[in-house]
Amino acid sequence: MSDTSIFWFRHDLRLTDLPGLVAAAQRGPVIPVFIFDDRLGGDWAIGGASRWWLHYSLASLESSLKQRNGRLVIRTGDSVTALATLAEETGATSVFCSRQYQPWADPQERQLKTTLERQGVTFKRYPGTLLFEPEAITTGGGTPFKVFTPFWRACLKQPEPSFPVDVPKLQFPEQWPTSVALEELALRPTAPNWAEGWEALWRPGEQGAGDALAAFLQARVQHYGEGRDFPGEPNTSRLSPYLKFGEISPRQVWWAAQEKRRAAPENASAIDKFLSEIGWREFCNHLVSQFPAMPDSAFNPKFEHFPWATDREKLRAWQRGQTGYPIVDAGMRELWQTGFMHNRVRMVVASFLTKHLLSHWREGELWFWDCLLDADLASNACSWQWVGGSGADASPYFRIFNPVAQGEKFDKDGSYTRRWVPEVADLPDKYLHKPWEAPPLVLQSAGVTLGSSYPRPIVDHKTAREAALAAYGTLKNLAL
DNA sequence: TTTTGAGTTGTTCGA
DNA sequence: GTCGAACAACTCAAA
Repeated sequence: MSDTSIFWFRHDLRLTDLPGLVAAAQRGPVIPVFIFDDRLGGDWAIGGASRWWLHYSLASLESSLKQRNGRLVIRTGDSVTALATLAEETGATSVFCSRQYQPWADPQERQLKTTLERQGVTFKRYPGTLLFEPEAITTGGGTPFKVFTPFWRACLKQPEPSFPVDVPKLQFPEQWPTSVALEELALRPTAPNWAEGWEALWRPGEQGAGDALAAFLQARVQHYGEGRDFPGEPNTSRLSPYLKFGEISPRQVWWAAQEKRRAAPENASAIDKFLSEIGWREFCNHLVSQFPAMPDSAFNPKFEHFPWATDREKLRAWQRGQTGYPIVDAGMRELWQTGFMHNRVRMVVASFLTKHLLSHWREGELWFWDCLLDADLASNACSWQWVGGSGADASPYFRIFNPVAQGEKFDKDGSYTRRWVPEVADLPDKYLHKPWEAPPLVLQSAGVTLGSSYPRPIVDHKTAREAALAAYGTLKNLAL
């Protein structure tokens, strides 16, 4: 006796290590489904760069299924309605999926369960997009952790995440339900095509994810410890977009890293450092699942009274990489041109926006959401709040990154800055990160005219720093 | 309940 | 050039 099941793909666009897919396959034929609902999440509906990635990710999943004589059924609109309809059309008796942790996921899953059960269809969700379930990691008092270090220590005391499961042997139905063609979703930009050339930079999909992980563990992880801070050097994993769409699971990353540790114990500390970044992904997702307001309002309520400034022109200069601080502009242009930004530089530009410009962290959160291929609701929200000072375990407010010092420290040879800000590339290292201090002759021979070929700084560091400290001071005596 | 130790990523200043 | 201290209390987590 075999029953047809629907497997509902969301941010788990892979075939390996999907316990829900294994369970579905054990019952009989499986109908793999992706539902594109570009309204779910409101402000946090899928952003522009992520749409581009999603296109190729779905194409890749579609082709893996085809190789197994299957298909990917694509539908659009509200997922509950779409799944209920599909179950009725196909006679499927169960729907399986991997659990998601966005604030809207749980209510939607509950609604789906009720709707399906009324039709006599069962609904089951499986873990798969995190290492640990949020309910499993609590303090001694049963409350969620608000500080990373004890959180991660508690995670490491848990039984190890289960070993990744293989792709199950898949059977498919004899008759396929109708599907929207991937092209019809129009996920890629056309006019203008700002993603021109991105195909050469990234290889979305499960295969690309596995290759990226293997390449990182093979050749780069040993330099990760300190090397991760240098944006001009390729020492980071660049796994974030793959993890965001679930083309690789954190359990696969975890176990591959453990294997590397056994093979190369001398790299243990760099590997731990890398895994703790996966830990931050967990921490953020656990926090947002417990505090669903995190993407929209300050975790520390005092910050709802913070005197944020609104200067559209300065915000725009930041967005376009025209602040006059080369390391900031380099980061913002890398983001705009490639859909990605090195982690160190993310902190520098975020500190600049929230502290030098006193712009609300939500402005940065929204911009990153639209521009980043790896835009993850939880990581984005928590990281912006962390930098802005309002988040869990947040950066103290007096920690204001000096964009000149950061450039000189982490991009000493200027390779990163010169790549993204070519108009200052001919300046000597000494002035690369502070062109306004260069003598006129130096500027001239580097072909730099401040104010026309490259902007003067839109704010003065020292003045802006003092203003930020003063703004923070207004919160100090604030009674709640 | 109270106490205690600790907390991702920095900067500036003065010796 | 290098080093340590101050920055500012505050909240969290565990004993």
